[in-house]
Amino acid sequence: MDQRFQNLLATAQDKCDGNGLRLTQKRKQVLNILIEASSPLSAYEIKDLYAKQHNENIKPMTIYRALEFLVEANLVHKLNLNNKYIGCARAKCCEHHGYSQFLICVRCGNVEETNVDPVIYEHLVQQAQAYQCEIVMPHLEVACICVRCK
Amino acid sequence: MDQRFQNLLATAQDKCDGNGLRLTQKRKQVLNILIEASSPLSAYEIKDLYAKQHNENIKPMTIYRALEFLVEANLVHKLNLNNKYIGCARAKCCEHHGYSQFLICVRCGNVEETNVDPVIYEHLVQQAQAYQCEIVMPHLEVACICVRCK
DNA sequence: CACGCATTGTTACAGTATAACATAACACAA
DNA sequence: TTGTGTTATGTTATACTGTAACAATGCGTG
Ligand SMILES: [Zn+2]
Ligand SMILES: [Zn+2]
Ligand SMILES: [Zn+2]
Ligand SMILES: [Zn+2]
Repeated sequence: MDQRFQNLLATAQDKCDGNGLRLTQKRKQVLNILIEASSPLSAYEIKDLYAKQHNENIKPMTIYRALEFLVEANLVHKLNLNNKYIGCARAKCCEHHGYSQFLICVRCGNVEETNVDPVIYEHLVQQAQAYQCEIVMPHLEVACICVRCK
Repeated sequence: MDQRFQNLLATAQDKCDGNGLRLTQKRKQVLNILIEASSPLSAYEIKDLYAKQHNENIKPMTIYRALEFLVEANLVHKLNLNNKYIGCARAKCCEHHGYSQFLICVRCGNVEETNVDPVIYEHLVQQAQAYQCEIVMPHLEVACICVRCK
């Protein structure tokens, strides 16, 4: 396996250990698949890759459980725009995961994860206040066309 | 039927006529259900309501086709956050439908549709440029907790 | 009317996600 | 260590969401 993947996994392990979360084997295997893919995968694409890599069938329920944990731990994000899951691009650099913004290419599916611009965040909060809403915002998804697809 | 719904439907009809789009009976019936609901519905919730209102079973395919048309015509929006559809809150007031922003309550599902703040839009465009991405952005979805659910 | 095109009908199926209950692994205290 | 409660995993079944493919119908235009 690529050294970079090893580092990401090790960092993820540390993050979980430090927060009392259990990054079990199944969860780590699912995370590994997403990190290696480096582009979003559907739950059933993960299922198929798992079956190939481990030469062992795995049930959807198991995948969804692992994903639920990983999303909760901010190691993986669920993209609603295309209904896929992606390994966090910032697992290595950010101890405290803030609000993310995803530029999602509607043609090739490539994704760039960045921080939500503070100016944008402030404007969103203000607008929400006009409706007396409190922003929860796990993240922001922006549809775009990437440089390779133009 | 409520007078306001009548007006919304009439406006929708005018918009379609003016753009060479055919707002057929089935499409209008689906739009009507969404307008009356005033909160997001899943495709199969629409199916059930249709069956009740018209005392007639309707196939999913038919619903999805109507929704595809209505979304294309900007009379209905698809919310990716909760995988539901909502009648456009601005069908009456806006001839040219710009970028929308939705404040979606993660507790009760209530939705507020507004315009995307120009400042936010400009920042998004600039950030996208850093990745040489071109923003497509049909809309922005922001998870929040509404005033009634706090 | 005849033709082309858009819409709708119909069947079958693919893809996504969760409920419910059983079993196994683990943490921790007696 | 052994019991005990908790968390994780296994297993089966089922609900929910969405589309492919082809047939039939309607509609506007020459
Ligand atoms: Zn992240
Ligand atoms: Zn692309
Ligand atoms: Zn709208
Ligand atoms: Zn609410």
